[in-house]
Amino acid sequence: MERLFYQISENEKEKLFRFLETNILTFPKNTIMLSNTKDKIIGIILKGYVQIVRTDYQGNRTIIEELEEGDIFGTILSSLDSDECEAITKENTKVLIIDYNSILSYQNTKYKYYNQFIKNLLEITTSKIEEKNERIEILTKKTIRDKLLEYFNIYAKKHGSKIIYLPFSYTNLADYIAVDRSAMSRELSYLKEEGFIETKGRKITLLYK
Amino acid sequence: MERLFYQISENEKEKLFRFLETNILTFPKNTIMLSNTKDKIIGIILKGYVQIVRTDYQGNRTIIEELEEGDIFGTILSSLDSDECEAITKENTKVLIIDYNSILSYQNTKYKYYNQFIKNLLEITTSKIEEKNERIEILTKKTIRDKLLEYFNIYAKKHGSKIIYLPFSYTNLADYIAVDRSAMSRELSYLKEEGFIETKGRKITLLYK
DNA sequence: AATATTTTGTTGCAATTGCAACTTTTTGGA
DNA sequence: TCCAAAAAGTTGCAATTGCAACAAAATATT
Repeated sequence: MERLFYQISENEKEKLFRFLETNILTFPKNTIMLSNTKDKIIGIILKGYVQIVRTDYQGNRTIIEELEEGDIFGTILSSLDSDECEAITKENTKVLIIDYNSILSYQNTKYKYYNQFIKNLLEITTSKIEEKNERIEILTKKTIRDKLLEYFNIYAKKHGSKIIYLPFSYTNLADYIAVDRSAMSRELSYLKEEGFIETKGRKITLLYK
Repeated sequence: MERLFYQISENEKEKLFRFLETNILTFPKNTIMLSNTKDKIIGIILKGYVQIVRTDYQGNRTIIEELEEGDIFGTILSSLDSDECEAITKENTKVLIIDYNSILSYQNTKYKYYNQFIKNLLEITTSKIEEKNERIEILTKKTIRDKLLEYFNIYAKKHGSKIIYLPFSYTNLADYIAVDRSAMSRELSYLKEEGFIETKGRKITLLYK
């Protein structure tokens, strides 16, 4: 959220909400948040906790994303439009919804904070693109091994370190790189055997290069 | 390019270039376009034709993207930073380079066309995200069959038609969905045999649902 | 029109993977 | 601290896929 309102004061934020089409919605715990509109929106979690869950045609459920206070979501940023996805509140949740088109169609240039807001949005979307590119880079590798190594390399480059602390579970890593969990587990064992990596829980040390 | 300068006149465009950090570079045919800077940039092909080519560690070359006059590229939009990629001019090419940071840091809000320009950029980046999401949706499917069907469904939904005209060769489709071309070809044959699709050249007709 | 180049289709085979079923370990509440 | 649930590891086996090596068809080039 800080990024969305970077260099915008509380006061200006309020004004912004007034001339953009915004809604504040509240949902009780364990409700499915549904957008009653098909318009593009940007949502901000003001309070609470939400899971984006996909259920595939076989009935398997995977948590795609978890949103906390301050997190941003929306049709622009992820593919929630995909029919199989649901957003479920895990706590009482308060959400601010901004209509995306109202952001673009608003024409008043004299407010600096409005322009700043759009710049911030641009920053967020470009960094989302980078994230997506990284994932595509991984997903296009042909073997599980190559996918894992690509994941490790991207992480290592970004953090400038050969020690990786997985930001999520191995189960989620398997989802992220889109392979079977047990097959991934097997491949990790091979990588350990062959001396390429060492692991301790979610800490992975790269021993190569 | 039209999108980048939507609702901005030629006159205003010129002004824009003056206060943003822009460069016009020309490259002869068959040169590798190199960015001498590591900054984020947005490039626009003013004239010419460029191919983005990846060479993997085995030496296999794939054309990832083809850029024509008016097309936009850049570190923000795709992952050209990836070491394996080269941009090669196939004709004499003139490119406009805009420094991304100069766009963000410029503070003058009084020019409407400047704000419009940023909005246009935002539109382009959000639609790029949608494209990436679509591809990720496909790449995360487990079998070649499911990848193909997902590709078909996305196309059919977008065009509101059960007839698909591939925008590129089958070879490129295999690259796009990241599977072996011959294995994909085999799977397409099965789909035909089983009566799910019919093909004639690059025209594919969906017979299901 | 003839030839070269690229694309497409086919198939056997080996390697990789997903799946299922199960055990062990870790984590998070009560 | 104990228990339940979730996550992680293991392994056999069948299905899927990549790879290689072709032939045929379609496109480009001269």
